[in-house]
Amino acid sequence: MYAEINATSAVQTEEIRASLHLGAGVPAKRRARSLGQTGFVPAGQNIYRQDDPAQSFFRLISGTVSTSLVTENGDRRVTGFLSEGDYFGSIFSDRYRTSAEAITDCNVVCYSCRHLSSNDVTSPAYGQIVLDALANELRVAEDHVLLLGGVTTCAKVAAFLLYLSKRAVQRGGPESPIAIPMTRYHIADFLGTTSESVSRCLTKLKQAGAIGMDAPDMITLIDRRALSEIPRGY
Amino acid sequence: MYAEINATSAVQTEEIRASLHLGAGVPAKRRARSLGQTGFVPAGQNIYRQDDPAQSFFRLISGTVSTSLVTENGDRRVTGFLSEGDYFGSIFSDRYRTSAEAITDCNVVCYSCRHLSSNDVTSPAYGQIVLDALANELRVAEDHVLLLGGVTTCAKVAAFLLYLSKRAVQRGGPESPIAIPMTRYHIADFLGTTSESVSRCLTKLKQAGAIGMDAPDMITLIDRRALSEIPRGY
DNA sequence: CGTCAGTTTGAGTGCCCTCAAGATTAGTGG
DNA sequence: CCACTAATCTTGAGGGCACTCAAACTGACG
Repeated sequence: MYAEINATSAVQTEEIRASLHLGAGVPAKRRARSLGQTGFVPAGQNIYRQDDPAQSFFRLISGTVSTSLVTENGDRRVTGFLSEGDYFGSIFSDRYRTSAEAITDCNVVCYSCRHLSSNDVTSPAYGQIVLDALANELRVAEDHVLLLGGVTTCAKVAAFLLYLSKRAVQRGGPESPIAIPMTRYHIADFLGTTSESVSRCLTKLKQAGAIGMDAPDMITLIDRRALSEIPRGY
Repeated sequence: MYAEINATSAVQTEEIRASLHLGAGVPAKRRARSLGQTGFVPAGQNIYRQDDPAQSFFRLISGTVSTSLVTENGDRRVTGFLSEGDYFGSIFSDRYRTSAEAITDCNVVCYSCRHLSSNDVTSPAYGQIVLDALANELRVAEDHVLLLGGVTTCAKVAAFLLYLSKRAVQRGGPESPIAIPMTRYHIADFLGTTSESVSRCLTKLKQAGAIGMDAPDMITLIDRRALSEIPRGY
């Protein structure tokens, strides 16, 4: 689906390399890349914060990252879960619109977004990365819209599980069982509900035989058809 | 009936070359017109339909367009309301993922997406349009996510009004009063609720003195602070 | 063994969806 | 000018789902 990370090392651009840096919170374990530098982020740490000046965008090599923002009312909204290969961070805006948190230990590639203000998309390699990143963010947002549009909470949760499964398959993994690295709170803030409701729906789906759940963070999809066709009054 | 705006005798390479002298300083609208052809769509007509082969993408010159899709369950979901300057249509996919309907009389610019391999990003003028279009779609989706994430229906409706006002200001219009060209059904399908609930919330906001509503399609924002800080049990 | 974060389950209430009917507006034709 | 129609908007009544508050349970960790 996406080019291998190492594939970008073919093109070298001194100017871009010179402007590279790693955001606050990324430790010193760095290796130079042609268009980006890698960094390690331990679980629970923020990669960048909402409203911080945006200087970089990132690509996830391994692990899971959540992006979220705090509304004026004070409640958190998770805007996306990112996994291997996904781009995140601010590409156009001069400030990060969300906060990015490492849910698990993560390895990331960091790109400078300094050139984007000058509309410089003439560098083939760099322009391709920008396009990929934009298209990636668009896909994340569209997926989110579809999940949020579900009528009942159980329909949202079921659609979320199918979504995670689909993403896992795209990464070359099995469609089931699926790992759930994020907490119920993350899921609730992502789907616009509460952690209790998420838990209740999972229990209901388990009792109905649609899913199996040996551990809270490991779910087996048993009846995919049932998950995609949850009626109104479930 | 639907009107595919096939003024698209395809954007020829000649045209692209001829427009290369247009620098980044040229207003986007001007650049856009140099690469596409204009068309008129009367209110109520479809511009394209979901799942149709995608041949064009569009930029709205005047009027309001809604994009929507029909889910497997059979209910409609409005994915966005577009106004002057907005891009819509499929840029990468080979089929339209949504349907586009003219809510009011519209004038649009039509671009061929035949040339949209990522290599064309190296053409400054055309590449800039593609980037603008992508960024535009991303912004539409992100705005939608924020609106859908609201907890109560009234909070969603209030946020929707603020959103319309913000969009109007961006187009150079007044922040209030705001025209509501779309129906309550459109709004409901956009916010994931029902037309009755939308109507009820508007009435409640009016009685609370937060908004004024002389006509159903013309709303005055009176207390913006109240609109952005609607408590849970409103 | 105690602490703590996360998860699950329970009880009660309120918001919102459903169904229904009335009100308003615009368009049409007598 | 008025009746008629159709579409949209508004308002009302009732019931179910989900949120809130609360407590018990689990597992990790020192």
